[in-house]
Amino acid sequence: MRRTDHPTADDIYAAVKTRIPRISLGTVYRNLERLALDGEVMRLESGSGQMHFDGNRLPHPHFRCLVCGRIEDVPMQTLSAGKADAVGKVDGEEMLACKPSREWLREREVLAVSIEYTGYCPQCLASVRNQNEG
Amino acid sequence: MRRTDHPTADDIYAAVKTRIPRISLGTVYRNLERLALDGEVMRLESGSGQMHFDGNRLPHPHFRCLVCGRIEDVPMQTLSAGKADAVGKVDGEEMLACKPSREWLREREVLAVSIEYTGYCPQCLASVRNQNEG
DNA sequence: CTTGTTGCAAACTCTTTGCACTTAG
DNA sequence: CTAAGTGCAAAGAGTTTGCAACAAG
Repeated sequence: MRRTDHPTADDIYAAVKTRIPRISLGTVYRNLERLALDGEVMRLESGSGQMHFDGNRLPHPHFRCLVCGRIEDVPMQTLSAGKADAVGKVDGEEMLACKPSREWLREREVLAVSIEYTGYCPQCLASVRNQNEG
Repeated sequence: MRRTDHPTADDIYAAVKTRIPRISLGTVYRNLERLALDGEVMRLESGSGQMHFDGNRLPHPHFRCLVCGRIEDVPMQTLSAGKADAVGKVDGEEMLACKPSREWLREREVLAVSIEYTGYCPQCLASVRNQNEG
């Protein structure tokens, strides 16, 4: 829960194994599922096949690197005042702003929202650039 | 590409099979991957194990039903003017607004953003309610 | 002949499950 | 004893891949 790097089940398995050498991957999955059901952990089901887990239950945007698959948190900037398009700009600056219509919201129950940015992380961006130059 | 229901590979396989009976699932996957690489189709890798595909390349928010797994588009409401918190309210109304810090953006290349709402769709909401009442 | 695409089945990855065994009360 | 949790290995689901056959130029 203290980790902020959004580990996969396998990452957690490897980490726990150093303390409980005989633990099995099945047990890790079983306990992660329980924690997720209890709401103590969030599953990040997005992208790249493997599931990631996040001990931070507050909704917050993520960034996923298309090359290395790592998921990191996105640090947010506070806004002051301004105009906003549905998905576009606020205060003349590009940002993400999203507002479903009321009618649509009335007809269903929204339990969560997730925002995921995808692209190249600093490390992989560097190696992509090196490849293109070399 | 004309479909708006975000079909899975299997859905597409079933649909194509009515026209090309001998087509195989592998071929469907191969062509979907090519289309995705060419940017003619978007993979929606979010949730529930199966991948979904979307012929609409413009970034737009999705809603995924936790019960039936279907993915639908979210109709957006246009905003006029107002104040926005990082993730919170605009103009006193609850909405999603998200703006990564400049410094963070400078260090990486963001290629896409996705917004996914999850919850119960109208049909499944009805059956959930019936179950709770019965 | 060369190049690219396909059907088929096998392989692969990640996740879940069945079952006997262990642990805790 | 009972209930819950575990290791292990096998099963599952979805996706990818190797290969021979096929199609087009």
